[in-house]
Amino acid sequence: MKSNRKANTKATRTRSRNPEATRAALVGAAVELILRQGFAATSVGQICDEAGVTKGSFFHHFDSKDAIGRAAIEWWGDFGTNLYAEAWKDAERDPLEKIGRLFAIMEGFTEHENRVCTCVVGIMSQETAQSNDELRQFACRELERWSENVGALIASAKERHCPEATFDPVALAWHLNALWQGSMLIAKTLQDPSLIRRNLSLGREWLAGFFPDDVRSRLLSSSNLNSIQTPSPNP
Amino acid sequence: MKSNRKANTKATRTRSRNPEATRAALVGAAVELILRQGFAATSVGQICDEAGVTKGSFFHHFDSKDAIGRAAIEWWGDFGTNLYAEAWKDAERDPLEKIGRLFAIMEGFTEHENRVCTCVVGIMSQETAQSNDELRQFACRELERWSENVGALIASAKERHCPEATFDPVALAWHLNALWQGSMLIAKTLQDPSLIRRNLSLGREWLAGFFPDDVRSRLLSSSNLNSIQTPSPNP
DNA sequence: GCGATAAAACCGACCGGTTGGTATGTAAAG
DNA sequence: CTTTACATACCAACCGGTCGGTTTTATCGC
Repeated sequence: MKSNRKANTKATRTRSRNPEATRAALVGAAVELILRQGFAATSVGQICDEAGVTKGSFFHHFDSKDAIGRAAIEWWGDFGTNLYAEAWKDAERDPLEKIGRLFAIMEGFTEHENRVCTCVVGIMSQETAQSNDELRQFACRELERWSENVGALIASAKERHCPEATFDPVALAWHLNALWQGSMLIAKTLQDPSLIRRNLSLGREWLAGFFPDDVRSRLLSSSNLNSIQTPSPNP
Repeated sequence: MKSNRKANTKATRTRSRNPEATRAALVGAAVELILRQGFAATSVGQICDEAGVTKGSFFHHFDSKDAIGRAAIEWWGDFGTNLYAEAWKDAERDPLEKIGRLFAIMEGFTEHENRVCTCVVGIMSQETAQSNDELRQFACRELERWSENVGALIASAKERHCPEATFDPVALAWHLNALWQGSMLIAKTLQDPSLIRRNLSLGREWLAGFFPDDVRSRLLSSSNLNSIQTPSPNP
């Protein structure tokens, strides 16, 4: 199980130090281990082994275990934002269509084989929200980032298609956030990723119901088949 | 922070052994601590302190830490089932009304002061689903119990009000399960229980949308104001 | 270009404390 | 007088974190 410490010495024989790469390796290992077994159950020794680095080096880059927890949350948040960015770029496109692409991306994310669909932010939230206020705030920030982005998307779709409607776009975004997090949690326990897809599909139809009949298809059309290929967090 | 070990020796001076009470105290302490700080972060020493029992006694009642984890999941599952039983008893009542009462109970559960609305099953799922198959199965069983019960309720409501409709009652139940779990998770991180109530309200309206207009009010009517008072898990 | 030098990157042994779990003893219950 | 329920003392393994030392790399006078 021990990883080979020579990962950065391969082929090119760089034989060089690379603090940024080391830091990235540590964060990557932490993300991987958190996804697999949770934060509390992961020791810094394990992170070091997985990253091919010693403990001395670890504590040179991070003050504490909590510190790498924060870094893992941030890394995951950025990873997700980049992933979703594909959906809301393109200023021309109809925001409803963008939301459809967002759903397609999420659906695509459930289809990685050999990798259960889980979320660092959800895991860290569950484990630390009540016992470590600093980590709680970091997780909170990422949850808010998601809901704000999706809320803004829904708001602009509303503005374009039914500005007179009374629903609250941000509230709908939080609803979807909870559905997404809860679906990942339950699918992990049932060992059945298809549950996420069914729930996302229901969520998509639910959201479409808030918009006029004639534009709903723009949200419902983009399937996950021709969707953007979602990258795996750690190659 | 140390609890007084004399909890069972108070006043009455029972001075007697009571294995069932000891076991219950241990499970109660475990549930409490899991809700507060998670399973991995909870040590058996802590559980013993909180229960006013020594370690020797703990390992007389439970083979391992995992064993009390299983007991905690089961206890919580039974606690929840008893809580919800209020909703689906009464064979006479319209099942749609029962579902309304179910929502009212869940909403009531978010309103305990000094106690964040969390779920042992959700916490254990998050922490152990991928690293401990036995605990995963226990959590799985409780999630299934919830969805089966709620699914049966929705199915009988469908049977009565719109047997020709095409929706899948069990799929809707899983959707609500995910919404419920995800809402508790996010509300804990945002430290804002009102998010759960907003999401439950949206969920209620969503579910009502599957039934004919003239009966929807039976699902939407029962508010959380006059609802059944939900007990706190550990008095 | 070139050494000199200091700072940054990294190593691995080590520390006190805590962990889940055990061995043994004792007292109450039946 | 045996069985069950609990207490006490203890253990090896592991935890997060420290520390002194070594190697690499960036900087700078020359």
